[in-house]
Amino acid sequence: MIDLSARYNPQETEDKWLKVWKASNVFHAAANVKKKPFTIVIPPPNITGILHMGHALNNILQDILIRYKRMKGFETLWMPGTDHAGIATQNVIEKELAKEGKKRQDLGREEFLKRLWAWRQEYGDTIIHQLEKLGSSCDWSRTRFTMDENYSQAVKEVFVRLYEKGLIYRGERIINWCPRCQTALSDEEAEHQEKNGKLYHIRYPFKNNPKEGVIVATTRPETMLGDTAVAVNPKDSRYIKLIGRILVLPLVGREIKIIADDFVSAEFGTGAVKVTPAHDPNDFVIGQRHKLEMINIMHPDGRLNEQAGKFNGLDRFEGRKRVIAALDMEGYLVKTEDHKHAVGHCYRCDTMVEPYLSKQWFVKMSPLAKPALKAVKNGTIKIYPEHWQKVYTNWMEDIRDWCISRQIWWGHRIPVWYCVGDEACQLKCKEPIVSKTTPEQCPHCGSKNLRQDEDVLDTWFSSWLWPFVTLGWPKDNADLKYFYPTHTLLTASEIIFFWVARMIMAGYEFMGQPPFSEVFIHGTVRDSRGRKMSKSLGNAIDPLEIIDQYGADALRFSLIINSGQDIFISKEKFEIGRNFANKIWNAARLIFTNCGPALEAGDYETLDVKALDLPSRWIISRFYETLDKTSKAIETFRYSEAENLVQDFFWGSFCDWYLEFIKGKFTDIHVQKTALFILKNSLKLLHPFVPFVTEEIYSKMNTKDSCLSVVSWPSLPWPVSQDRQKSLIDTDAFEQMQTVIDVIWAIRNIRTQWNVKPQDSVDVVLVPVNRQQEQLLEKNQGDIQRLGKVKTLTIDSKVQTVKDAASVVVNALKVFIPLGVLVDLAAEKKRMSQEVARKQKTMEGLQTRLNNPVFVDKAPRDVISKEKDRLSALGKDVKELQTVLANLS
RNA sequence: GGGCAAGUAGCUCAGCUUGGUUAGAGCAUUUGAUUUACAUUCAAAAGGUCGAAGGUUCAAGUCCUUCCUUGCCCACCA
Repeated sequence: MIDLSARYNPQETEDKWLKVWKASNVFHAAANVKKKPFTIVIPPPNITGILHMGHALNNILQDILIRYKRMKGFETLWMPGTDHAGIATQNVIEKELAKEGKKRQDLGREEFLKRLWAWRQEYGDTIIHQLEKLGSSCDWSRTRFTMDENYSQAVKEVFVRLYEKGLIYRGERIINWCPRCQTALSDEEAEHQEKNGKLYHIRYPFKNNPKEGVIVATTRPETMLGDTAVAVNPKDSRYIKLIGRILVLPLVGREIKIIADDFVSAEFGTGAVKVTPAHDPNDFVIGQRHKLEMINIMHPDGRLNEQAGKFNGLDRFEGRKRVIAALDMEGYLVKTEDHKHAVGHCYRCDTMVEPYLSKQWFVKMSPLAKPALKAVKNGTIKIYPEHWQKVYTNWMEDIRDWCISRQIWWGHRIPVWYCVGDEACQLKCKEPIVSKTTPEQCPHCGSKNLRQDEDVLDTWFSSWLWPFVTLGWPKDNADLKYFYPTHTLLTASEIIFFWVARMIMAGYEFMGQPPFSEVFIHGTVRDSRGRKMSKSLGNAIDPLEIIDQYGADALRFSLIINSGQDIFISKEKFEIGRNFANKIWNAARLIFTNCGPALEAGDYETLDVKALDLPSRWIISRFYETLDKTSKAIETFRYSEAENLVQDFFWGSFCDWYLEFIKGKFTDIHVQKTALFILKNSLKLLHPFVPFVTEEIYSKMNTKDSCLSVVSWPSLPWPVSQDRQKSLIDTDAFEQMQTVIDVIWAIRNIRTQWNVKPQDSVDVVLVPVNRQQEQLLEKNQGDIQRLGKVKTLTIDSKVQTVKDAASVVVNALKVFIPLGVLVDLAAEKKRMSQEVARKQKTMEGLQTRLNNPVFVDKAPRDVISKEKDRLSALGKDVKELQTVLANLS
């Protein structure tokens, strides 16, 4: 006899199964030609990460899919791992150092990196353990890291290949510079935020007429210190005659020319633009067109430099204030206006980014984008929900080169060396040496005095290789052949450009194949007020706390069933999953305590369909119906719908109706077998959603399976054979059962209406409309009696009316409950009249429609006949109701 | 400035692809129930002019147009 506690205890169960899964290595995947592969690569969380709801959502979705596919018989690989997250991780360590009053430069590169690796050793897998607690069925034996040895090899390989193809180049450009992190960022890493700023109008005087001048407008007045021209539109009549004249830059005294450039729009501001080629991307381009001098006025840390004259050494924001004050004092500041504009911010530290001139490495993107764009456009790679396709293609079509060098230490060092050489050969050796291995000597002059590029690569320059490097690339091995291309990628919208798009490009470039065939973009987890969950807002719900309090299954189930486009969640919502897990537990408890003989015999795999009663045939049909719909929902990423389906089936049909029907009939071995059959198959169906509680119950079901995680998904009967289809999916059973349920519902309804005490029984008279219905009711008489708390149940088709009874008509079937004094006849009359009136109104509408010749002429036949059926059914009901009403006295 | 998405019950969402029953579910609410698998439970009730206005159609929550509101993404008008 199996004894279960009255409440499901998640903690115990989860610990147990995490150990079992690990010990038996059930999630390990290996190339297996007998099976089809199904591969997912995890979006690798940062090693600095601690599990938040976003991770939880992402990984639960992946786990549902991978568990489903595993049960469907695929050789499933879910590849786990972490990302070194260059800037983010370096920032963490730098903060630690700061507490000791040190900077990374105090330690030196080597020591600093040692410290980083030590940190990685100690804390880098925290997130991995947290992902395990969710129940994630990754192949943990394969856990990868973006700075593993082979990963470094791959990154170098990629760099060298792209360089040799001419797709990587070094150049001096205006890039996004974070003065706090002191590194270049890519365009994607600079997040634009709308800010209320000022637009300053400044007069630049003519050299030969200092009283007059040209007024320019700027949002960053301090950059005027680096101005080398003023530009106007060549067609702007106000300025045409001024082109070529010389101005004197206020505060600085530099003479600058008025130039004409099409970029300038006459409409904005004053129509004249100050040109600062070293501090603005547009000005840089103008500067190149007009061969202007580029004057850098800023230190890498954001302080103004010696080029700023008396402002030298001031922080950029302080410098701005002082420049404005000085301009104002000397009479050059004409006016100041409020101005809204978008300013870039560092995505890692939120510092305002500075457009900054520096020498960086870039990847030329448009050749890489071509096949990646095509793949999505022609459906080779599908992106769901579909509207994200457009976001992807828009970005791809307008792709810009990717700045990949970072002036930090944590990351893949750029595999480029420069010859420091001897004096004589300096000219020849300007070409950088790009190599997968550390070169011994300069190929040009033979000098052994080489210096490696100080910079490291953008984190995403390694992440974009994730789907194939984790499988062993650049080595061509069996895993890579078998598991690549992977199948589904599940991720959040934030990293479509950073990661998804670039992976597709890398897949085509280095593997000649797409990295995956479908991408599902899921929503963002928000709090109940719609705000993004974040530590700084203090609205974050810690998934680990939820696991402690409600269990991992509860976290999983609740999060997913609440998922729409975005997910709005508050703590109470997790009760949904906890309650459901407990419901499953208790259903099992009931079945185990009552189905001992069949359970011990282990004999409930197949059922003798002919021996089954209506509720059994019905629940089996409901199961297969649910199975079909749920499978389809999972495969089309409708996860919350899938959970609704299984919950509705298990709770709403199996527990609320079936188990209630069979109470008291457990002596029947067929009933025992059916209950066990449905329970067992339900556990399979539920397993991807709530793996722990289902494993635990399944383990008590006397099967030979080592664990539920690896058993087969229940199969649909209908492709097997027509016979089985007929017997298992019984559409008649749906209809018949509905009638029985309706009768019980009607009885319960009347009981509540007339305040019959729950402990009191009532008498009921049922008047069936035909012989079939009569038989149906007779067969299920016992159930109706028990569930409706009926003392005497009379089934008699000849009864016209019953005295002092409340009554309901369901599909022409009359239900009478003689309640004697309990019934207020007047009130009952009123209630029934209202019912008649309501039905008659619907009938009128139908009648009008059916009388409309245009409708009859144009509407499809089946619609018309359906409407006719409805009308006649209503007509019957009304007729019956009226008979009852007439006899009510 | 451009684009995308959403607006259905107090709340969170489904239904819209392919127009055709009385627009559904969960939570919350109200009423009642606890010797009986589960009060993390059960039974029942109440709650919606489907953001607004037009249009197409025999028929619109569903299709079209415009507008309003909210959220998100992109963007070098200084």
